[in-house]
Amino acid sequence: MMYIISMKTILNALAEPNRLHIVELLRDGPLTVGEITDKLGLNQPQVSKHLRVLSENGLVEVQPIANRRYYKLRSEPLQEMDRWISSFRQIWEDRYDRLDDYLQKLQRKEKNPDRE
Amino acid sequence: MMYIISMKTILNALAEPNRLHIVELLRDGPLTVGEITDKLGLNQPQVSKHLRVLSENGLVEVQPIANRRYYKLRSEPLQEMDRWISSFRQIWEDRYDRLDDYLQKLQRKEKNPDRE
DNA sequence: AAGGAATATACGTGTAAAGGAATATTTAAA
DNA sequence: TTTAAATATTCCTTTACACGTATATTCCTT
Repeated sequence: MMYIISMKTILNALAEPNRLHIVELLRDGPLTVGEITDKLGLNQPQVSKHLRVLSENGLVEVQPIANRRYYKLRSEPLQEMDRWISSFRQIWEDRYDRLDDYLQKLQRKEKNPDRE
Repeated sequence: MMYIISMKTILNALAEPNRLHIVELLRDGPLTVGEITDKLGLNQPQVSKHLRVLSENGLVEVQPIANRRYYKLRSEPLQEMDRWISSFRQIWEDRYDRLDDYLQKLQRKEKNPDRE
């Protein structure tokens, strides 16, 4: 099974609050549908449906054991998210604030074109 | 203006593909509504509406200069995303695969309870 | 083989939200 | 002070999707 792990699909899967919650639960290890259902306080069908979406988007994978199905996180989308967010890391460092200064100066100039 | 920068609100804002695109455009610096409109190929009202959502969820901030409004990224939500994804970093290292092995072994045991 | 867990699917309903088009608002420019 | 550019807002329509309930499926247990 091949997944398209773009930021778009990842975000689409995680945007639903219950699905985000599921992913956070799975951070501590695989869980069965029943266990997730208990922890979330939802109906079982909704949980299965959310897990389906997470599965289709490559966020989780299943491991059937007897009657149960253990869902566990897949690492690829998490790594993809990490790469994506890394590409913004410069923003909370220096470069960006200088652009801010630039705009401030531009604003002063436009209000007082004579000055400077 | 105070924002609630939870993962929930961030994901909600970013889940819409055009908004994701806008954020990626702003990675290279502030842009006006008109510039974003051109680059996205959308109608201006939709862009304004998406920017409103991004703004309300604390993803961007505005800086009016003359007629234009420069939108720029805010660093807080990006840092929050970074923190969140960091809490999963263990997953793409060792620990998790051992749990996987454990389940595999469990499965073999259940199918052949006699065998060791 | 029958009954019962655990899980998945189907169907109907309600709601949130995205897009289009028109219009309002703000600020600059003439 | 009127006009034009840039942006925001409103209203309407449509679509996507989350939920609930019921039912199907799968696999174990006896």
